[in-house]
Amino acid sequence: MSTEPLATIDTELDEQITDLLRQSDQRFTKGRRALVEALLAGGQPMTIPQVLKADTRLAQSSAYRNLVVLEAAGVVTRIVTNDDFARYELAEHLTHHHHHLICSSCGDVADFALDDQAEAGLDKALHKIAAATGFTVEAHRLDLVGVCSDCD
Amino acid sequence: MSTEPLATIDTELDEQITDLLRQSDQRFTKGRRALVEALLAGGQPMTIPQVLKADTRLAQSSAYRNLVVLEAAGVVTRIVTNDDFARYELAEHLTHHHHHLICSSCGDVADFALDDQAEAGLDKALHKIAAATGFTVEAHRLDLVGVCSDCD
DNA sequence: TCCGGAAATGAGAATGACTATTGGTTTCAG
DNA sequence: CTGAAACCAATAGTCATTCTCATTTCCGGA
Repeated sequence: MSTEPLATIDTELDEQITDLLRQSDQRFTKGRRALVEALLAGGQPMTIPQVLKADTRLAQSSAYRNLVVLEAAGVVTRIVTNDDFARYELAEHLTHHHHHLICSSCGDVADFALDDQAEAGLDKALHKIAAATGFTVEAHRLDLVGVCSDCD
Repeated sequence: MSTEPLATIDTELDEQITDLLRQSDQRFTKGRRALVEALLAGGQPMTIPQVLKADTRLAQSSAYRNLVVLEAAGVVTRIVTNDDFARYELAEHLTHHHHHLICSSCGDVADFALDDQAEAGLDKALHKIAAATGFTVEAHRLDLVGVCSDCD
């Protein structure tokens, strides 16, 4: 576990992640750092095979286990689509609030953001729903399902 | 495959489903009808174990197979959450446009609808995104993730 | 009504993403 | 330096889902 990182984790991000992990009594180890670097370099939600291919130094078993740890600590988010693999990306509070474009043909996932006004309007409507249902809202998820330009 | 149905499929719905299936060269058989009845009676997205429990006459393998057929025909929708089972519900165009409340604790899924104004605003914003990305949009999906009142 | 082929069914086996276990190594506090 | 805790890699399960195939049901034509 050495040589070139795929992407650089700046000091602030490093501290945030270290802190999140510490709150779960976990360390920010090299293997976990390599996972975060791969996700950072990918720039979009990645399947585990993609992550392993991006950084061949990673062992499958450790990747699975460490992604579970990272998810529990709130560092990464697991995304389930209809295709066979789960995908992971950095958690929103380490990046920014966004949504997903999911290709129904190839399963690929890309990010997009709503403009502030639309996002605010959506938030307001959702709070109304939450209040009416006794549901404690943690997050909202908005996906656009369709066909990406590659598959068209 | 006989005795009491769990719910009644009215004539109009029956014709719509028969038609959708015919477009995929499939028949609306008893087993498939029983599945639709179970989903109708459930009134919310159901896992396959739930469906099998609701109607013990159904064989597991046939349930899986037929739900795939029904989904391909556009009769039901498959919903994937983070819990272990996929869930199915009647397709929107056989019921009405709605969204999902997903409990992050027990995995249960309930339906909700946005008021017309909020839905329209959302639609407009999404069309803008679609136009900007070359993505052909088929549908949008909005989920509220949180803790349901049972798990609280 | 009876037949024949095509499609659907059901029981069980196979698949494959994911998880747990094992056994050995590294890290870190004291 | 030492020992416990955490790590890693390999491998053997686990379990929802899918496949197989022998049997049954459906449906149009004679």
